[in-house]
Amino acid sequence: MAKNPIDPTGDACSEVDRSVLEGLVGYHLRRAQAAVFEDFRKTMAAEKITPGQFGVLALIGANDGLSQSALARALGIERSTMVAVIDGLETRGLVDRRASETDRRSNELTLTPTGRTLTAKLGPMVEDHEARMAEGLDADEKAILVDLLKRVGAGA
Amino acid sequence: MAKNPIDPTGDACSEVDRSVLEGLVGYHLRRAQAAVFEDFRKTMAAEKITPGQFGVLALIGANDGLSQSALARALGIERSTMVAVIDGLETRGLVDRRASETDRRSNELTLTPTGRTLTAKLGPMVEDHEARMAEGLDADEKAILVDLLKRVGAGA
DNA sequence: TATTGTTATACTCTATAACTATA
DNA sequence: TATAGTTATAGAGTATAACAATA
Repeated sequence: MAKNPIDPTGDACSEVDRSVLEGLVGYHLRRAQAAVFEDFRKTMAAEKITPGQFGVLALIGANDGLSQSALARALGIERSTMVAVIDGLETRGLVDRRASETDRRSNELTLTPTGRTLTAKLGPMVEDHEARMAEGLDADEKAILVDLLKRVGAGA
Repeated sequence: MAKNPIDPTGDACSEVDRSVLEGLVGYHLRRAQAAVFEDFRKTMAAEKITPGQFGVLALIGANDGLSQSALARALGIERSTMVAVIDGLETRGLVDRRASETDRRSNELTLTPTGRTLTAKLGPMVEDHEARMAEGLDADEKAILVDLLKRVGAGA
């Protein structure tokens, strides 16, 4: 039997002692995140939307006219990082930069009709993906997980 | 008051509606991972060790003579990716590649004395970091979090 | 045929520092 | 002075595809 080159759980690698990492939240966080990211990538392969891009689309959709800086702050990334993200979405005709009339330094972001349609289509796909990721968890456990994740590193 | 440019919890951005992302495990996973990674980076700034490098050192320390491929599988990354990681640690004199006598394709990895000393020093630092990250959680909650993380994406 | 290590290449996500135009 | 957007640059971290040596 050919060994799975990448084994999400790592259970097939019983020959290697990983007990030193077993208790580490950071380690399991990385493994879980990699697995979820990979599934998201596959789920959205046809739409060519990354998790980060989805967050941006979803937040613009829910906050029409949002500025790039506010969006970056809300997602916890630098505003300089946001530039390229918006560039990409704008080039694809999903997002519009509209010069603000009240503050000419700032751009008001909106979804184009195409962007709105795509974002609406993405919603159920993300739900499916999420359901797949949380397959082994019941609703209570999923809620607990989200709650615990929100509290991890909160006081750093 | 200048706003914190990057706000781990995002609580300071109440002007932005993030409810669309609130229920998503993937979103909270990414936020938590970013916060933990950042704290790890700061904690290990003096030692210049990344989370990935720590995992490699810890696993070699616990599995002397491990091959690069087995190590990559155990950590869930490609063996081609592992090459540069080991290159870096070997250049720094922390890890040794020893040609296997039984299988000449394969390298047996060992910690050098320096590597062993550093890895031993890193242990308590990682514990401190972990404690800081789980500050808001009691022991039970931390155990639950680890358990839930192990089950996320397991059946993907 | 399959596996180990390797190289070449590319992509995503992210940050910092410095610039410009506004405020 | 401070903020919004931008550019240039850099560095993790990762993958795929191909190759030689070996099993």
